[in-house]
Amino acid sequence: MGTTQLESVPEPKYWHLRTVLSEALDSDFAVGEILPNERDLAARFGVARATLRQALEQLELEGRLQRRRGVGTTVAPPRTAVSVSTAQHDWPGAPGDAWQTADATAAVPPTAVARLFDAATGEEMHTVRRTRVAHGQAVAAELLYVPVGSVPELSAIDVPSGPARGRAVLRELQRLELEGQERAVELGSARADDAKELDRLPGAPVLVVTTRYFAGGRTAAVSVATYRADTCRLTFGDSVDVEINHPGQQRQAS
Amino acid sequence: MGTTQLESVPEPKYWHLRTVLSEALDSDFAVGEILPNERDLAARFGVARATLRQALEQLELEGRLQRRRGVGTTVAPPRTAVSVSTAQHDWPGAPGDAWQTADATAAVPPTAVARLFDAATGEEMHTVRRTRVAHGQAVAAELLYVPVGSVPELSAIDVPSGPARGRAVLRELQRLELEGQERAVELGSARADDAKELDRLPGAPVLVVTTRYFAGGRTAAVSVATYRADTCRLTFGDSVDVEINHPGQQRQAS
DNA sequence: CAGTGGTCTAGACCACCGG
DNA sequence: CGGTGGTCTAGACCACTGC
Repeated sequence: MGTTQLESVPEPKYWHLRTVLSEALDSDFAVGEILPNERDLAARFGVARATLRQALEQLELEGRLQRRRGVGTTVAPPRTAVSVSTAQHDWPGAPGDAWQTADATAAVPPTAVARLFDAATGEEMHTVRRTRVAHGQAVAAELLYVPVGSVPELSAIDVPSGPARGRAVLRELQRLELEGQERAVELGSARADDAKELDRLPGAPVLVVTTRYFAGGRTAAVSVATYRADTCRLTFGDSVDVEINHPGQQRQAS
Repeated sequence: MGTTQLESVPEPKYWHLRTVLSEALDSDFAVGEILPNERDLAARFGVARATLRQALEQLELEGRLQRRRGVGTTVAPPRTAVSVSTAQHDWPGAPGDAWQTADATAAVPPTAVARLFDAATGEEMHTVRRTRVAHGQAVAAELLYVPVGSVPELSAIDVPSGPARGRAVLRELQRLELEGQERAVELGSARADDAKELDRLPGAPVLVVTTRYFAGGRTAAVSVATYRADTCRLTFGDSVDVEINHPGQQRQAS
């Protein structure tokens, strides 16, 4: 097929397996269907279970499969498109921004985050935890860092830690004039707390979206959002919900 | 420390190893430094090599390490910021867009790409291969699909396959009025051809950036760009080159 | 409880790089 | 050539899910 010519140096078994399985998924399986268990599959293809697992790992990374301990391996639906840039010029927490405020405390941000603020040190900040849900599933966990100086009207003593305080911080942010924002996307692995929130194992691949919010000539807030890389496709701009990336169409099993 | 309390259910060895190694990288190693080989490291930590490798894999995924067969494992520099949205309203191939045109042929796009064009079928399209280089390293490979109908002035017979044809396609695109574009980012694994171009093994994690270009009321072109996920951080908006994501600062070894 | 995926081991061989 | 990371095996045990 196409460029699949004779290979003098054969590709790794797990890679070949991945391809074979991928084609099988396209043609013989329906979304949600359960695959045979790993031991059976490995035996069927004449490879060790570890090798079979390496192939499954690839397919899971590509969003084709979903594996759950104690349950089995199922065919994943197409990735859900998650809009990241709607309301390009809105603060987090603006009306209808798809995030649910979970909690807020005061904490010292990791140094990597602190470095995004101008002249930042070990300063304590408002730290708001939020969750994003799509199709009834948690797809992202966010930590929003807001220096106390950015929301001077809010006295930390007034509002105890908890969801109410998170909402208060967000409310105060809306009062500022947002001068711009700056986004970056990179690959990461879920830390223990995020993994739990996303119903994944620690180390699961995530897309880390870091956003700096500018106001008053400086960085007024920083958001670090981790999206499930296996189930999400981040869209920028006014996106239509079109499936991409999968080489073939999902078909119904006969 | 901090929340690292007693764990009734211990975390996996490889995850703990990842953390230990990560901290060691922060404090005891300089960028570019070579780590002890895997067999020695495994022995030193009293684990099987496979377990050690699982930890290294995590760190490589996070952009902390770089492994090269036959050479060794080195400490990776901070990810390079790669701007994805410069010239938000320019066609690909606009002056100074950081891409190098490599080649162009006529080919039928994969069905997943074809679906992004309105009413597309097995139609042949101009297919331009481009490469993006940053800091002397290939960081991304792109396939740009342009329906023949989008660039009517260009007769395929005129220009034989090759770089010249790629430049011709891009030149014709500039003549159209770009009405908008739509981007999506998702995780993928490098296909064999992309992997080769990016100097990685097949299956290496990549960030797939899919862009639809609109002109004349329809999709005039689609670009599928795969960025090395280990070494790149995609930036949107006018980004400054600030390091993020790494919990600690890179320090010089004593 | 049985069955699933997740972790871990000890060892072997291969592909690649550099001297 | 020796040393590196990459692949693969066969087996064991653990953690979780659902019945």
